[in-house]
Amino acid sequence: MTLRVYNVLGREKQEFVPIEPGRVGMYVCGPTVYDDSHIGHAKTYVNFDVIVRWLRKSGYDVLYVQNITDVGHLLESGEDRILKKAGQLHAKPMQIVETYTRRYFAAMDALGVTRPDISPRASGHVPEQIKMIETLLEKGNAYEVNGSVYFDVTTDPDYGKLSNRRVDDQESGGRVAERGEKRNPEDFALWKRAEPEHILRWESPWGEGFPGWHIECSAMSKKYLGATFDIHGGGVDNMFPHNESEIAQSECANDAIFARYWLLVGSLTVDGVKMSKSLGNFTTVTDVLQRHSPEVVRTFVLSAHYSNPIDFSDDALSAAAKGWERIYNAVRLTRRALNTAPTGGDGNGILAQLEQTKTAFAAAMDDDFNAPIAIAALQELTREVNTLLNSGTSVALDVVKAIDETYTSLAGDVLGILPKGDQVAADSHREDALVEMLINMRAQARANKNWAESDRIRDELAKIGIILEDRADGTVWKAG
RNA sequence: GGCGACGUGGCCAAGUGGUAAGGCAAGGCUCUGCAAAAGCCUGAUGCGCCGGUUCGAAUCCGGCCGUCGCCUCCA
Repeated sequence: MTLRVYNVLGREKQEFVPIEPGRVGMYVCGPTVYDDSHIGHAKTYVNFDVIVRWLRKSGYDVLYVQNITDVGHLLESGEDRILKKAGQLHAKPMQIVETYTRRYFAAMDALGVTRPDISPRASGHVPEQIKMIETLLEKGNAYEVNGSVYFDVTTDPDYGKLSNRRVDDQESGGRVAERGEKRNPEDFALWKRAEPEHILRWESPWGEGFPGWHIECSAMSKKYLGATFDIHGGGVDNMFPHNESEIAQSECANDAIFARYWLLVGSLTVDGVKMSKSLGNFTTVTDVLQRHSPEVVRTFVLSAHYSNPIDFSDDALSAAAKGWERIYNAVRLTRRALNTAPTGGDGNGILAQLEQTKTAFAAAMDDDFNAPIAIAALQELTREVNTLLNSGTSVALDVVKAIDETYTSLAGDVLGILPKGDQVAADSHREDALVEMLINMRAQARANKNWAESDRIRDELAKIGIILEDRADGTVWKAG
């Protein structure tokens, strides 16, 4: 089975062939840490999380690098986002950086997003950035003006190859690009002179200043993955100018192809409009997780192909939750059967279905990480599992184990939509015992056909979030 | 104005040449004391519109309409 990916560079689906067999170097543009992560970030990093998980499941040794932008990312007004926030809170810039970096990781951890192998910070790689800028100056791709250095886009004939933007035909149209001290309106900053009030500043051959936004990714990806690496990821909204600039800088400085495969994630929208800080239409990850489990949020994100946009709403989350519950109920049913299944028994018929599911799942993921189809394969399996486990036949232990392993591997390891192991709280045994006691009391009432009493117990438990289900083999419960 | 993406049943969403996956919602049924859960059945002669290519198109080509993204900070 070969993996095929849609390469934005060239706009076609291609067979994935890593530079070095069995190894994948992957760089994904990370967040600028000046505020809390919202669900739009969640989509991007859950999508790449599943991509990394699948690559690893497929046997690749993946080195996953994702930067933390903590300097140089300016607002339209020219203010540094970090400095602005620091000013508002009367804090040191690096306090802001620390705070929101930690919160970013906390949010991603909560979503079950595997941490990158390396999370380099821009501020920690200023020497590397300066060195690359010096190279670009030496090669004539950049020029210095008043302590700032700009990249001259006219020196790179390939400039625009990712976004299909030619420098020539940018002019017409409504927006008049700002030229300022730049030679061409499209030129972008590699290094900016620091004004006196700008406290995030470093020494450089051009005086005190700070690096431009794009150069960090070029410098850090080179440091950790080499001049040429396999996969570069990010959100489509950064294709231009950020990704385009990265390519230009890196390929001019290194005389080598930058990233071989470009995978860009579609944006998350609200009422059809992109969720963003500036529009104020965002919901933080923390807020969403108060209403929906991480697994449901992931299921929602994975319900559309990574490259497509997805519209966020409570209704959409609820629909995803229902679909997820159907799968998870079957997993629960399976794990419950694990305790009671006999060594010898029936149910072998489903083994073929398990193989079919694995094959369909792998084919889906190998086809540009098509998670929606992978989930559909799990849904179809779920129908079979429910039918078997509710049929009353005595299913053999190794069959139940095989079902559980399939779910654990595909839904758990790859998609990350099964809750992690048994996180049994200290009190939970006591809770178990209390619920069991109430179930027994209710069973007594039911035996006496005292429906009023039995329904009262069920209703009272439902009020505190405990759902009872009467099955042929007894009553089971789950925390809603 | 330029560069892109998208438009599939009530909603979400796969499908890129061979006769429309999957989920949610809805209705009917089975099971159940009831409920929940689960299962079964029902649903697009049709894939924005108009042309064209083809034995055959949601899928390819052309035109049009609409929505969104980027071009200015954003994942």
